[in-house]
Amino acid sequence: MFPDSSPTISFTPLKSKRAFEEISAEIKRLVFQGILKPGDKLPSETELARQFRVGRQTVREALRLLELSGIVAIQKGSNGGPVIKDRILATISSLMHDAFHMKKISIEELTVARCEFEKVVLKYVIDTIEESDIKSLQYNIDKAKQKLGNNMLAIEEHIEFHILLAKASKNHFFVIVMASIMALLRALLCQVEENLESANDNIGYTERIIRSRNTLIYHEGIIHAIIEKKQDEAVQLLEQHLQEVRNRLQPFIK
Amino acid sequence: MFPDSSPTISFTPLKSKRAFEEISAEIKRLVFQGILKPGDKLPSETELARQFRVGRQTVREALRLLELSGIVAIQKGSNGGPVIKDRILATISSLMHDAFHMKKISIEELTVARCEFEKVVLKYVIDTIEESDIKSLQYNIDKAKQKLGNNMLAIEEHIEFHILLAKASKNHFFVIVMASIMALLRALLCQVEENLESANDNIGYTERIIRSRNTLIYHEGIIHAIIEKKQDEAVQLLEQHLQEVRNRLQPFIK
DNA sequence: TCACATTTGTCCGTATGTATC
DNA sequence: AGATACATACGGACAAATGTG
Repeated sequence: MFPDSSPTISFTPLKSKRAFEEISAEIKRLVFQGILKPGDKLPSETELARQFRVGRQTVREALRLLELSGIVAIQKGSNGGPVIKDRILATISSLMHDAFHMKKISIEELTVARCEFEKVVLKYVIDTIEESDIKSLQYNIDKAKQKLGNNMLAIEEHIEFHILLAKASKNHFFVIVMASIMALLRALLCQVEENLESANDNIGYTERIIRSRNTLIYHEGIIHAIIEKKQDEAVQLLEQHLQEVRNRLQPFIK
Repeated sequence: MFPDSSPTISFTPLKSKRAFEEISAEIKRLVFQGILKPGDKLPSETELARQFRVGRQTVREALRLLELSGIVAIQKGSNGGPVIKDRILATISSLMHDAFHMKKISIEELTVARCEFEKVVLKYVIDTIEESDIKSLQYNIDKAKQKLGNNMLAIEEHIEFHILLAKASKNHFFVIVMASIMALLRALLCQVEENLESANDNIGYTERIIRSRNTLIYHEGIIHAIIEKKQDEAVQLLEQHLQEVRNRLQPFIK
């Protein structure tokens, strides 16, 4: 699995990089080249240390880098060890969350960017959407309906809806940015919910159910407009929908 | 996801947190709360290990996490050690770069997304730009001019121009996405340059100088249009400019 | 249920490289 | 140039977790 003799032409600088960085980069390279794929198991730490001719601590620090890059996941115990995984979108979202906490991003900035961004995505989706995308979106709606039928909030489904929309644009960059936005928004909404729960009684819950149903209606309308290729109508619904979300977050913009 | 008796509650794992993760989270918390600020020096590894009552390796792995999160930087030598630093935007761009490799984002997807995104940014910049932003942009132009006067390419300045533009929008989310796009683009351009250098003689260099000068003219035009609040003209120049970039990358779209 | 092997998590001691004074 | 302080790295050891027989 790990080539001992490297016929690579690229001469890596010797001193500037630390050992664990080189090991991390080497494994990344194998993943990017498709030699290692998600699901593949890497050798254990001791075995990696033996093959790379380094100590176990060095391997561990390399694994920390790969773990936080969303490229490998580590499981303990027998039959455990490092496994190639593609969690890179989740890690980007996590870093975005950090950036938000460092006051680099305000709620206002995020909602403005989201609105503009979703309008762009919608413009492309009208042309690029396929039958399979419509099925996914419809399934998402059904799941949300079922939850709301049982008086449960469908927040995860509402978030997923917008990511599915980005996927329908067939542009992976759009998907990455949308996933980041929605991850941030989810974190924000959770904070808002916590504030509400601690301050209000459970009358607020029925209020939230009503809003969740309202969101569902917007989502259904947007799908309908997309299917009928009515871009203006879709954009208008989207703007109304996002305006409501914005108003809901407004009190928390300090 | 799967019909389960339990509602969608994200169960945070209790014991699965490793010691170095808790240490990393604790230091992050101090940074987010403003108790630790960029520039502040953290105790040395041994001292941190003593205070947290853990081994040095545990501290080291915690520092790896914080380093890759763009929250601390580590300096070697005497008077070195971990320092609070805000490099979070750079690390997000770096992860986006990984995502580009993993998700196989095509050049076509990236350029399309970039064009749409820059138009949105431009729309806001017209209203939000301040005197200091214009000064920064003008300084960027001057630097590029000076380099081109010495028959040097001004690629870094050209890239910085667009990031400065995003900063002028006063929306940090725009800055993050723009920085990510430009980081990707820089990597692509370097690949293209390598291909050219290995295939062609240095006649290609004068060709690139000419293109670089051309880019500069576009950038100057865009600034001028922004100052005079002529949005349509600015957008038109931007579209022409990006179309040229796109044509240049066209041969490398597989 | 009970060992047992495997692998990660953690700690310690030691040595080396490196930057600053 | 030497001393100092720190990160970097190695190897050994044991504990904890996890799957298997």
